[in-house]
Amino acid sequence: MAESDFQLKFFLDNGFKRKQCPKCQRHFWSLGDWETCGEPPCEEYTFIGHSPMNRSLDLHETREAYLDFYEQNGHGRVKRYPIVARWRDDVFFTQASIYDFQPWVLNGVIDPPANPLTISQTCVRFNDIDNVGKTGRHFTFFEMLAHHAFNKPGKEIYFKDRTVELCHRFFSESLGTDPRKLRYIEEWWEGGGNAGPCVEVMLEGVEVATLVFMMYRETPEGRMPMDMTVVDTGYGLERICWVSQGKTSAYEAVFGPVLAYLKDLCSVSVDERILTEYSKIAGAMNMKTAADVRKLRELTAERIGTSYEELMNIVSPLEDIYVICDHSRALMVLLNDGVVPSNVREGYFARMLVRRALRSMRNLDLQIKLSEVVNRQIDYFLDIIPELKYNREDILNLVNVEEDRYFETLGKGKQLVMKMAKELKKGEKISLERLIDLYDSHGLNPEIAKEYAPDLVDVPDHFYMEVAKRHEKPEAEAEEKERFPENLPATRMLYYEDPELSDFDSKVAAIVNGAIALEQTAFYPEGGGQEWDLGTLAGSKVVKVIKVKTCVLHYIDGPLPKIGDTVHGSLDKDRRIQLMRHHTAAHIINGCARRLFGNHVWQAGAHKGVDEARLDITHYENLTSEQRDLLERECNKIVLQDLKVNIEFMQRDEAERKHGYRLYQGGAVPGKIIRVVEIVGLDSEACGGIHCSHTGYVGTIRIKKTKRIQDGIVRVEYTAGMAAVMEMQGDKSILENVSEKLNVSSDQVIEATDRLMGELRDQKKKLEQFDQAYAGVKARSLLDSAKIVDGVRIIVHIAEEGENADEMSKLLAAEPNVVSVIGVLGASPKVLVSRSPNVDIDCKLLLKEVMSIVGGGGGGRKEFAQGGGGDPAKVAEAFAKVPELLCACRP
RNA sequence: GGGCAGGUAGAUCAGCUGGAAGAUCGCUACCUUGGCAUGGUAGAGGCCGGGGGUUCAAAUCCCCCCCUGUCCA
Repeated sequence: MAESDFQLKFFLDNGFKRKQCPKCQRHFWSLGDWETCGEPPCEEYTFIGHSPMNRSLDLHETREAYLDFYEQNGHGRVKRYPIVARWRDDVFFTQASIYDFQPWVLNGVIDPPANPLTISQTCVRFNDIDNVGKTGRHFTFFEMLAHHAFNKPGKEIYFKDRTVELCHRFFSESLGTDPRKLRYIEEWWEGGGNAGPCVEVMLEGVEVATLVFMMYRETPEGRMPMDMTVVDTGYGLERICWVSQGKTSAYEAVFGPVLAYLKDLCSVSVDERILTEYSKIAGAMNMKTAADVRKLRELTAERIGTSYEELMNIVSPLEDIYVICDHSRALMVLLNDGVVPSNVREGYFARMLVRRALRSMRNLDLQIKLSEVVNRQIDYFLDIIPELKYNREDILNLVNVEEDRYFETLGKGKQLVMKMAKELKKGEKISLERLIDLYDSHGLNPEIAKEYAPDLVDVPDHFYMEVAKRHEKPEAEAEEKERFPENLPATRMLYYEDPELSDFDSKVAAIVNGAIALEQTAFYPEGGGQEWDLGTLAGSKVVKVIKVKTCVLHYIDGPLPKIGDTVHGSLDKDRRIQLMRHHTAAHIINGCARRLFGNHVWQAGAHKGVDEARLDITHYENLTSEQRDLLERECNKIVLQDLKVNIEFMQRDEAERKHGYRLYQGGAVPGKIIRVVEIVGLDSEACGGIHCSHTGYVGTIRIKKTKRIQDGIVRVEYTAGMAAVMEMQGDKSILENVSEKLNVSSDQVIEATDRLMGELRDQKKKLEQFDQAYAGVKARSLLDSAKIVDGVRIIVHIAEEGENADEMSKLLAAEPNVVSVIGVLGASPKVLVSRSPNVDIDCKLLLKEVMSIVGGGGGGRKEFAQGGGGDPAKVAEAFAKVPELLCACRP
C-alpha cells in the first residue's frame, strides 16, 4: 500500500484533507475537521437519536434509494444472485456481491450482465453468528448494496476517482448527509486471490461502505497486476437504513413488522437510553466468548448506573427477539433458494438457524411455531423476492419438519441427561467433558441440559471454545489439480449447432498436456454429469474428452497429429444417443419430483452413464415405494406426451425473467448469455448437455431405486431408452429363473415362496424340539448310569454325533446332586462343565484341571465353565481322571 | 469433507474387564369379574446392522463397510 494509491483527483480537487488517526495510526480523508478516523473503538456512534440524513428510510426504501441513484448514474440494475453459490465449488453461500462474478467474470470467461452495474445482493455469513442479536449490528443474513465496474484493457469504465465520487454523492446528494461528516480511511484489501487498495467509508462511527480497487492477482510467482481491474464496492444496506433512522440498533431499524409482532407477543418495553449506551459499547467491542458478552453488560450497567441483573432483564429478551428476527429472515432466503436442512454442508446452516431460533423462542417462552415468524418475514419480503409467493407453502413445511426433528433431538438429549444424573454420586455434577459430549455428539447444548438438571450442570464461559478445541485438527491437504496453460484456443462446439452430427473434419489448433485441441469438434466433453463422447479421431480411439474454460481437449489412444493437420472425427452414435436420453430423462425426473414433492427439490448432483444414470435431488426424507412408483408414472406420462424440448441461447436477464432461478439446477454459470434447455411446461434449466428434441425420444424411464445418500439428499437411480429395456429383460429373466427353481408359474412365485419360508420355519422349530427331547432322553440315561460319590452323581461323557452338548449340560445341571463334564470331539475339542446349584464344586477349577491335560484354554464361573482347543485325542485320558480331579475342586 | 456418539425382541433400552441373550411397554392365549378398567399366569417374538480378523470361545476386542444421530468447515 502506497500513499500515492490514495492521492485521488477527486479528493484533491474538492478540498479533502488527509489526516492520520492518533489512535489507530491509519490515514483518512475528509472535508470535515476530524481528529480521529471515526471508526470504533477510536470513536463511538454519534447518530443514535439524531440521524445525519434528511429522511428516515425503511429497509426497502433504503435499497431502492441506492439502486435508483446508481441507475440514474449510468449503472445497469442487476437482480440478486441466489444465496447458494451453486456456480462455485469453494464456498457454500454468496457472502458478498463480488461472489456473483467470481470466477467467471473476473477470469474473463464471460462478460458481466451489465457494466457498470448496481445490485443488492442477498448474502449470508455465519462466522459472527454468536454476535447476532447482541452487538446491534451483526446479522447472518444481510444485503450488500454494490456498484461494480470491470475495466478491460482498452475498455475502461471507471476506477478510483469515479467510485469515490459516486459514493460521496450518494450519501450527500441522495441521502442528504452533511458531506463533512464522511471520512474515507486508507486501507489495503486482500481476498479470494486478489488484492488492491481500498477505502473504508465512515459515517458517524459506522462503516457504511468499503470501496475496493482490485488490481492485483496472487500467483505462485507472487503478486501480479491484473489484466482487468475491478471496482468492488460493498455498502451495508442494513447499516445505511439504521443510520438513516438513528435507532438504537440496526435490528430496531431493519426488522420492521416482524420485530413489532414479536415485541407485541412478548410485551417488552424498551428504555431507549439503556439501549443507546449498550449499542455504543457493543459497537466498540470485539466479542468472542460468553465472558466478553458479560463484560459488555457490566460496562453498560456501570455507565447507566444500574445493576447487571437489572440490565439483563431488559436486554436479554430483546436479544432473543433479535435473534429470532435475524434467523427467520435468513431461513426464509436459504430455503427459498433451495437449501434443505440437513446435517452436512449447506443444509447444516439451515438446521443451525432453526435450532438457534427455537432456543431463543424457548427462552422467551413463546408459544408459537417458528414457521409463523417465517411466514411474516415472507409477507415483508414478498415484493423484493417474488419467488416467495410460490415457495411459501414449501418453506413453511420445511421449517415445520425441522422443528419437529429438533424436539426429537431434545427428547433424546433429556433421556441422556437423566441417565447421567442417575449415575452421578451425591453432590457430584456433570463434568465438562460430558457436557461437551452432550453437545458435540448429541446436539444438546448445556443451557438446555441445565434446564433438565438445574443442580447438576454448571456452564463455563469458555464452553464453546472447548468444543472448538476438539475440532482442531490438521487440515486435509488439497488435491493437486492438473494445471492447464492460460489462453487456450476456444473450440467451435459443433455438437450444439447440430446434435445429430457424427462425422466431421477439423484442423488441429493446439496440443495441450498430451491432448488435442481442435478448431471445431462434435465430441461432447465431460460436463453437467454427462459422460464424454467416444469414437475415433485422427484414426485413433478417443479415450476422454474434457473442457477447460472454452477449449475442448481430446485424449486419444494413439500418435498425436501435428498442429495445423486436418483430422477426421467420428462419434460412437449409439453411445451418444443413450447419453442424450439419460440426460433428458434427468430433467424430466427433476421436474416431476419438484411437481410432486415440493419446490425445495433441486438437483444436487447427477451422473449420466451409458448403462445407468442417477440424479440426486434435495429432499428431507427418502421416497416411499409408493412415491417412487408415482414418480416413475409421472415421468413416463411426460414421455408419452412427447413434449417439445427447446434449446435456446438467451440473454441471462431474459432467461431469468422467463424461467426464474430454477434455471440454476446443476451449478449455473452466471453469464450474459446462457443456454436454456426447456421441456415445455415442465422444467427449464441452464444446461450445456446434449438433449433429445422431444420427450418421446427418451423412451421408457425406469426408476430403479431411491436412496437417502445423506440427510437432505435423495439419490434417484434410473435408466431410460435401451438401457431401460435391457434392465426390464434382466428382471424378467430373474423372475423366470426363480419360478423355474420353485417349479411354479411366475404369477405364483410369491405364494410359493411364502409357503416355502413357512415350511422352513416349521422344520426349524421341529428340529429344535426334537433336539431338546433327545437331549432330555440322553441326559436321563446318563443320570441312570452315573457314578455316585458321596451322594453326588458324577457324569463324564463324550458327546456322540447328533447330541446337543449345550442342552444336555443345562438339563443335567437342572437336576439335583449332579456334576457333569461333557466333551465334544472335533478338530478343536470342546469341554462343558456344569453342576446342580446344591453341589459345592468349583466348575472353573475343574475345567482348568481337565484342560491342563488336553492342552487348550477355557473359563467361566463356579456354576458353569467351558473351554476348548488342544488335542482331541487326549480328551478321553483327561476325562478318566475326572473323579480324582474332583476331590481337588471341593472347597 | 472431517470429528464424535449410536445400531441388541414390534417400541424404549440393560447387557461391566470376552464365558449358556435380558428388562419394561406392547402383542397372543388363558385365569379372575355379570361386563369393563385392572390384576394374575403362560406364550410368541432375536443372522446382537453387514463382512472380515484375534481367540478354545465375540453382542462384547481389532479392521473395513452400511445405516442413524450430532457437531464443525
